[in-house]
Amino acid sequence: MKLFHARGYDAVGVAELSSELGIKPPSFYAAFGSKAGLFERVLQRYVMGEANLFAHAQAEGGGVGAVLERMLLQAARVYPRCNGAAGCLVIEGTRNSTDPDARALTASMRQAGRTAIRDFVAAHSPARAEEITDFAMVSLLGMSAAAHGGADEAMLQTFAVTVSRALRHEFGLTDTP
Amino acid sequence: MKLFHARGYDAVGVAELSSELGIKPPSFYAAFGSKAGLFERVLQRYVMGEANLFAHAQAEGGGVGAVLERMLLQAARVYPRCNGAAGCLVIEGTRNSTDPDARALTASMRQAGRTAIRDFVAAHSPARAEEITDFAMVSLLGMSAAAHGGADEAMLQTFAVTVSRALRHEFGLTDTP
DNA sequence: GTGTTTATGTAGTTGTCGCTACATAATATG
DNA sequence: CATATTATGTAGCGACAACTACATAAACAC
Repeated sequence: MKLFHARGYDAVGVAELSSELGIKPPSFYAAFGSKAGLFERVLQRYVMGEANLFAHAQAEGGGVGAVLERMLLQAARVYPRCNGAAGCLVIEGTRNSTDPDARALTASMRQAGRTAIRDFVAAHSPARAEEITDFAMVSLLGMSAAAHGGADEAMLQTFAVTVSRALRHEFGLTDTP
Repeated sequence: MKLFHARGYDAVGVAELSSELGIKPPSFYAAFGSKAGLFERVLQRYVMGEANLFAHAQAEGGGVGAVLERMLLQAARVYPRCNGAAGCLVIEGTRNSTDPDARALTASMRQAGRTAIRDFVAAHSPARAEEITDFAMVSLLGMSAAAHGGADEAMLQTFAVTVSRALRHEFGLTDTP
């Protein structure tokens, strides 16, 4: 996970992955089937933890405004310091990758994340759910890219706070359900 | 430029570049020196055109609010339809690339772009110039990433308009110098 | 036309990629 | 202890990467 997160799917070879795991390539393939197979398991583990921003933010309850703000603030906390890497593994892991399987894996996870946010937003603000979701998603993409480029937590937090205020102001979001 | 823009620096080989130019690899190296040499020329050409968002926006005059809004709106126009590719070549071209030279090229161009924006902002709003610049840059990063993932102009425009309003509202920006 | 320079194509260099055939070592079963 | 099964390491597969030595072809001055 650390290697994929830091350098992306294509830039990490099976030889390096095997050596990091303390095994040899044949054992690697016996265990994971393929490089994409390990990547899939890595992604599943990744979204089980605190990196699943929306799930964590939603679990604490509140209205659309509060949940989305909590999601963005968590991104500001998590993105700059993930195992020496930075940004979201699902967003950055297969950028410019040549492997269609790996791309499809992350694409479907991004789609699932977006759908979860939109369904939650639509339950409270059905009229402008797509707009609100797009706004939050593009903001997250920007924060992930900025973190990948070396942005620190303070800067991302400022951005998250400002975006959250804009979300409330522009779309009339409330903090209570 | 089209190939680099669509798939990123690493994913495009010299054989493909040569074939697209109608020449063979030896002629390619005689003309450009290396793959990175062509990429550098491609980048220089890229920032000469409408892709240099801030330069274009600044040239039309106005205050910080008007210029930054024009920059974001131009991004919404340009990012989704660049030669079949999408997003900003300087931002997306070397994502997860393994070539240090190519990465350094785009990194220095991003740095130069950021400095240009910050100097302009600082001339009008010195107190919060860094904050304002960061906010605009992260928004641009998000729009580029979204466009790279298939977002259309309408969605990006909505985002740009909302971000521009937030910029004015949060930082008290004016449209006249 | 002759000789010289420049450009091009053929073919191949080295290196790394994901992946695997095969033989050996370790483990479990009778 | 002998046998059957699983796991591991050695070594190398074919494909492709950036890049180039070399011979041939084109363009030029005279």
